[in-house]
Amino acid sequence: MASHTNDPPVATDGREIGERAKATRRKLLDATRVLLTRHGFSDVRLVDITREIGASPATFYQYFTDIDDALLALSNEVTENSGALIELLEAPWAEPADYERAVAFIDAYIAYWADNRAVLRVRNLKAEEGNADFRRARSAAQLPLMQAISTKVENNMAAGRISADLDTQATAAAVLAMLERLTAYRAELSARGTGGAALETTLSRIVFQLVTGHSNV
Amino acid sequence: MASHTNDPPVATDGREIGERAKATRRKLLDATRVLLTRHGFSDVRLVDITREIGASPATFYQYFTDIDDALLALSNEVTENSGALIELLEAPWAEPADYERAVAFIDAYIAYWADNRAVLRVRNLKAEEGNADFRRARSAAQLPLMQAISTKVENNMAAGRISADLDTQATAAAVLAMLERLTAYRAELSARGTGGAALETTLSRIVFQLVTGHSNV
DNA sequence: TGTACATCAGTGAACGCGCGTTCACTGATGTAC
DNA sequence: TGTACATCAGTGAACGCGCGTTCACTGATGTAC
Repeated sequence: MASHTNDPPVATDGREIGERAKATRRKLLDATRVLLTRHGFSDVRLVDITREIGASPATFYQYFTDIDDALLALSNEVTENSGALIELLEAPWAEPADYERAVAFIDAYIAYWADNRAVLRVRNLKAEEGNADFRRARSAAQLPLMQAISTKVENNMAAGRISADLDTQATAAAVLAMLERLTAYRAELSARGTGGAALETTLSRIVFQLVTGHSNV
Repeated sequence: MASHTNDPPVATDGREIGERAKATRRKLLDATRVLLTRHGFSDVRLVDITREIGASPATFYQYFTDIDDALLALSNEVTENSGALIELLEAPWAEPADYERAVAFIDAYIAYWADNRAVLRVRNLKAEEGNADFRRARSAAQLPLMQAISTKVENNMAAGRISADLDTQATAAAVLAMLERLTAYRAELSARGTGGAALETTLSRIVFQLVTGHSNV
């Protein structure tokens, strides 16, 4: 394990792999993703994955040591694709007019989760169960976001808009926790009459207030 | 499934069970909980559970149809034990001095998660994967809390402390989401220098502000 | 351009293990008189 | 209080299935000349 944290991918025997093999590896990862979305995590078997792409189970072992290894590779990919989110946090949130930036970030965050829900779910489960590799994957994704938000909080605190005895790291963590978890509630809230639009607006307002201290937008 | 949502427990063949059987069922549930905490969810096997209490795997089938059935029973138990949390939300949060109530609630919430982490984790996973029984279990636990918080937000909104164009349900959901998710980050935050005390204080302050509109405690 | 050879990629077929599951049974507990 | 019987609770032993895993192989692709 921990063998797929970087490019380029290598086969399990250590040699580098060509185009054809890369495509097969890709197909295996995509199939894993599909099965993870279609069924529950505990129903995804190694043989199902290879069946899905019409390959022999032996093929799987050319690229991954076991299912966890493939899940970890997916998790790391998902982390790598979070760069766009970080970029949306580069500009400062200071003036009330910066609210639009918060909205853009939150929209992107929700979309990111919608796209990667099944993988993120498993990554977080494994991380919370104590698996070191998945812990690292989760941290790699979250720390940059947390750092960026924490810095914003700090700046706004320095400007006197946020109470100085709040912990900036903890505040940033709270914001991220809220965003992350709420994406799981969306379906249920919708069913109970709180539509996606109301949720997004309220969420943006809350996040902007927590980070900047501006309550009246 | 869905057979263990209410007391008293019955055997899988339908008859009511006596004291001895009740104790065995209890032991099976406790063992499941222990294994869930000790290992990852996907490593918990039916035979492990019975091995843990020195019983035959056949015994398991007297009380549960399969592992999911036992997990669901545990989930429902955990829901039933959340009554204390609701009680902590009965008194109003309106005056700045009510902050202590928020702190008490948040402490209780954190403790509740610490005690039931392994079960709640699986419940949420299954719910998010679309399992109807676990969805129901999760809703049964969350809706009362959400309702109670939503009412508080409404009252404070009526008193003019909270912007009237926020959605009260969405705000309540945001608060709960934040609490729920942050419990998973605690270990990591501690490791990075943001101790439990700082986290709890910041969290309490944020929650109190979101619910009541009081920012200066 | 064509042929020979080397390396890369994929698999068929087999394996053994351990899991979930079943059922006829034995043993434990409760009850009637 | 003691005995006979009924019901409750637990299990030994067996089963078959499907999974993960392996390895010697075949086929596909690349390269040298």
